[in-house]
Amino acid sequence: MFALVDCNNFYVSCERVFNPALNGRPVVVLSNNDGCFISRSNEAKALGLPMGGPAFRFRKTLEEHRVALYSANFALYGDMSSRVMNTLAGLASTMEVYSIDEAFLDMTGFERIGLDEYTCMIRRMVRRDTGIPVSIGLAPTKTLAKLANRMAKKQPEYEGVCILPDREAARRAMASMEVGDVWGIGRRHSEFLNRNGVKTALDLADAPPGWVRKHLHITGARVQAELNGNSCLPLELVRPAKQSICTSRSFGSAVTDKAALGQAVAHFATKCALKLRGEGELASLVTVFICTSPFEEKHLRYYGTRSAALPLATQDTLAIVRAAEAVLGDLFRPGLPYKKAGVILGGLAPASGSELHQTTLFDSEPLQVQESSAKLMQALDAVNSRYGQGTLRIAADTRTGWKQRQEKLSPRYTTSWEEIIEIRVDS
DNA sequence: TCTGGGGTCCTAGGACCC
DNA sequence: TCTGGGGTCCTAGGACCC
Repeated sequence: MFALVDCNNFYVSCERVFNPALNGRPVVVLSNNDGCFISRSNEAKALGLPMGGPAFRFRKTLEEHRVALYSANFALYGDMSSRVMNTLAGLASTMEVYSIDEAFLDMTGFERIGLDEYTCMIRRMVRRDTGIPVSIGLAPTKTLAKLANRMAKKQPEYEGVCILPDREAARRAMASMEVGDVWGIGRRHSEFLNRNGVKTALDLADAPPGWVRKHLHITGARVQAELNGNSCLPLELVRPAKQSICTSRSFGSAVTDKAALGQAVAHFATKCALKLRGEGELASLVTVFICTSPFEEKHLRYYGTRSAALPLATQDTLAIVRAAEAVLGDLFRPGLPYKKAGVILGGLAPASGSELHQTTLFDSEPLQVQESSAKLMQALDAVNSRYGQGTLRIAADTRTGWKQRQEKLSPRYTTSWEEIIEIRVDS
């Protein structure tokens, strides 16, 4: 049996842990740039504020009901996530951290204690140790555990725990669930399925397998098999190495200036390089994109993207920033109101055992240069990890020409002494 | 009238997830 | 005025190989 543990309204719950006055009130957390709703309390959902809804369109509702607004505080959410995961890790033999707020646990062996009792205990332990409320679904496959989790969350009578022990229980649950709510069935596929008379999860389970394979491809065929109790998605115990690393942001107000765009790209490239070193990887491909708003008038719409191969795979901030700026030069069109830009690193390979790496035939960088680069990056990371990111940075990485909107940011309660001290002084 | 068979690699686009 | 960010996988088609 698989258990899926999912934190309720996770980002809102994180804010509530440190500000209990928010309990019982409608609360939403906004995406970067304070644009869209990305987490909503139950009270906010009841007001009809939709997931992903743009905040400016709901200003009236937000004001009338005095909805508490928060800018996304990922430093806080990431740290709270690791607390939840650490608690869960002590309660099951194996688990897969599936997302910032979800984990699958292998429940094999716990039948003897009683799955129901043990699952309720997990729920209490996470609440006690972290303050975060969770819902738990149990079933013989991951897809059914997802489905059970949804029932646990939506239907109060389950009190946060739903177990589908056998085929009959699973079929009853599937009959009551729309096919579009099944894990792995998105908007396009659910439209297609609905057009063809497949309305519920049970309809999908019972559809002809050949037809499902043909139209929903191999991923859809797996979903169907899993709904029928045939487990084909195993727990992934170790996170596979990333294939790409991306940093991108929307701008608070449009950027037209090439130099300002260059600052932003240098900043994103720097962040990518830092993540890359954190992963212990080297990159050999740098992609940059810049774009105007998709809601912009047609003649001002532009999405430019281009890649450059690095002659030598690297994790050096300077080399990556140089490559990104060169790409930006090819991409830039004057006179456009740019709203977003980003940098993506690809062609990743592990940095360890780097003596085995492909070098260039016409190697322009002798070994000493590579060594001094590694030392420089070590020094850079050491300084910034001690005194804060951005303490030591390249000159191009500045924010005089661009910024994002972030007006309702809560303190980083668990990762910044300075911000905790500020709270004390304030109160 | 008529032009093979068996592959790999790469990329773009679509679909999905949180 | 104001609409997020970061990923993965799959497929089809093109280009190439012998």
